[in-house]
Amino acid sequence: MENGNCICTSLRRAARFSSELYDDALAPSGLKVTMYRLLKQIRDREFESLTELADHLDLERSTLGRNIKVLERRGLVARHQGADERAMNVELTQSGEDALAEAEPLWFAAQKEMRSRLDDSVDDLLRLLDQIEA
Amino acid sequence: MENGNCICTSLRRAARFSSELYDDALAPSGLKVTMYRLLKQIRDREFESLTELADHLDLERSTLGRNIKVLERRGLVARHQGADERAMNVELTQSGEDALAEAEPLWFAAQKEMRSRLDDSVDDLLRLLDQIEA
DNA sequence: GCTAGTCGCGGGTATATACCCACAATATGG
DNA sequence: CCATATTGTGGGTATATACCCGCGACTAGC
Repeated sequence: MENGNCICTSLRRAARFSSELYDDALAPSGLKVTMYRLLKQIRDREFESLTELADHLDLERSTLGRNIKVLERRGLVARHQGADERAMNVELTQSGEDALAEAEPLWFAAQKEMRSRLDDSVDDLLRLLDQIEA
Repeated sequence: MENGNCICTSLRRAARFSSELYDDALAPSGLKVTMYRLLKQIRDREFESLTELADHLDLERSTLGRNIKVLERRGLVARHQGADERAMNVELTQSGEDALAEAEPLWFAAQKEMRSRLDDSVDDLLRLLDQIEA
């Protein structure tokens, strides 16, 4: 509970805690919450390039590239050359689809636990978090 | 703004944004917000061991050890053997004191910027973040 | 159509973070 | 006092994250 009233420190700490909560919930699927999130985006959306996806997620390109490489090493996604020879297409493998399908109800349970901790103030929290990114 | 409504993802994103804000503000001091926070704790509190400090900060022991090693490499803290030959004492060097003194007003400015973004809902946010760690 | 700029990406480096395991020092139970 | 448990750290490994730089691919101005 000690944070010297530093808002940033409190946010970082809450992010650590909640990551642990979600990661634990997702563990049976072999995914962590970052991987889950990324797989879901790759499955459900069309992107021209990693750059575009990175912008969408507010992540650095190089960070996204490394995160995707983790998924690739685990055989959850595969990369192909896109139309443009610079751009990279990424698609879920069957393993990736399976892991994601297994993870979805687990994610939902974590989300529910989080909601209960927040005592139905989830929308307030999300609104405040959005304000930070102004 | 896209997060699939995942509370954890929103928290992680907000932590990234706010870290960037504080890190930028603190840049002239050569510190990042994690280092600032850690230096302040080391200066202002007495700890028997790294383990105790790690508990206090809700950080893994090994994480704290590595974070402190960064401060040590930069000459901001020095380690000595404690009474117990297992335990490690850490103290700020003069460089550490100076950097921290330089950083304090910069931290305050970041904090103020954050408060303004949150439109005086800071206490609400901190209360919600605490609830997550229940 | 060549030159110059822009775009997409990876790699190097650094920090922050966690987990597990091993080792050394201390405390504890008989 | 010795065997055992506990405590305090560090190192190995992995992920998440960012910054900077360079290279190869495309595009636009002329």
